[in-house]
Amino acid sequence: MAPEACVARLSLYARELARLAHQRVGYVSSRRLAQQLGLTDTQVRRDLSTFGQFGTSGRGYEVQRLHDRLTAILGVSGRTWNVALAGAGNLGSALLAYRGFKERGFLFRLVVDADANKVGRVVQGHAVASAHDLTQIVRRHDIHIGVIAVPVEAAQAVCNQFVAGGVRAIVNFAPIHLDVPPTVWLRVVDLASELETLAFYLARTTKFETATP
Amino acid sequence: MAPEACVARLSLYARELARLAHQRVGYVSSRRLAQQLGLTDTQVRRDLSTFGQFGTSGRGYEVQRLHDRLTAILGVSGRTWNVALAGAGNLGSALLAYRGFKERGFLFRLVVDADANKVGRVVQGHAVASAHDLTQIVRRHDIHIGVIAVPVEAAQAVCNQFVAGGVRAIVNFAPIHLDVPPTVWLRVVDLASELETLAFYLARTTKFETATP
DNA sequence: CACTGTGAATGCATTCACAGCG
DNA sequence: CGCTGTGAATGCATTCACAGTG
Repeated sequence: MAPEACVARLSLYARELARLAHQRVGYVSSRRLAQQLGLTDTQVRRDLSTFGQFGTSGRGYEVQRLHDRLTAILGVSGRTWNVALAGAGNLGSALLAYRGFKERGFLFRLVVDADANKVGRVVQGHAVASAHDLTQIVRRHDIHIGVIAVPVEAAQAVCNQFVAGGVRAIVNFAPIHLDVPPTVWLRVVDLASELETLAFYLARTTKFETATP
Repeated sequence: MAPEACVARLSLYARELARLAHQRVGYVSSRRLAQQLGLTDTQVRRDLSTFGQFGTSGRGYEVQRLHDRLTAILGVSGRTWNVALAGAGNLGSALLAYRGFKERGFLFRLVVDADANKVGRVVQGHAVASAHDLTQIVRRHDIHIGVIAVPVEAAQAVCNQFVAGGVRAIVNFAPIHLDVPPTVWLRVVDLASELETLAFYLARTTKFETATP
């Protein structure tokens, strides 16, 4: 399996290449790609080379072709993924509205909430279902990816139902560690923690230029 | 300066300790803390040891005391941070509503949007100001941290104005790399990329247990 | 030439293994 | 004992340096 850090960047490459293709750029060098993304040219070449040889010496990478290859490798070309959202609050609603998902074939096929007041309502064009019997609903909709945007207290329970329903990948926005079997891929987005990390650095220094001696 | 990966976890430790304190737990071992957070006990001890010696052999760590020490180290104890939000759309609105921020002393002091229709409205209890002359407003409000929740096209411009206004830390939710001077701390939350990364792994395998030979 | 692709070298992060303390 | 704190060992990730190609 490919290095994890490099997989994480694959998505960035694909997106930047989509932009370049949109601007009708035909070829791009690792240098330029790196500059756009705040990386080094070596890193770009190393990353790409773990998936194949895509470049031409002296020319660089053919934008459209590389884009197509990368999206295929990422598993987001010529197919869609069924996504379920648990929690139709502010965050959940923001996620439903986010256009970047649909563009890449991530389709919200199911939205649930535990709050009886929300059930039946339509949020961002999606009808909110009851979270009762979540396992079964998830299974019935053949959900691939579960997104957890519920309060901490409910997160683990929702997670368990997702897993029981056959979900094999989960994105968690609740600020708590979720226990999942090792057969399930988990990704965490921790908003509070992001800010606290920044506070650490702010509290310390007025960040100095690294004086190169 | 402390290892970056370890700083990122500091916030998790602090939060878990807050929970334990709330449950009136007096002492906790690295083992238990690790279990709660999905880490190894060695890692917990190593992380904590980079900031000092907080434990007692045979007993573990005193929950309340360690919590207080860590929040102090993080720079979130006994002070507040002024935060500005650019972009009062769905995501921005979700961030304003998120309670975890205020709890740790992150206060939204300023909300701006470029959309004239939104200016003047109140979103989640915050009056939306015009993004015109952002640099000056940011300076006037003594903003420490800027949050970018605007469309890609606007992100770099907003970022520049934050920086010009004296902001030294930025959280970016726009799916694009932002150029900032090396004096500014940057953190990126890339929702689309999280899903794509998952798709990569899903597309590949039904994740197997790592068979230890 | 301007560029890619990659061994070899470095640097970070995690884990092992254990001395030492209450 | 049950636990912490930490050198030494391992394992990833990034960077260097350069041979090789169109």
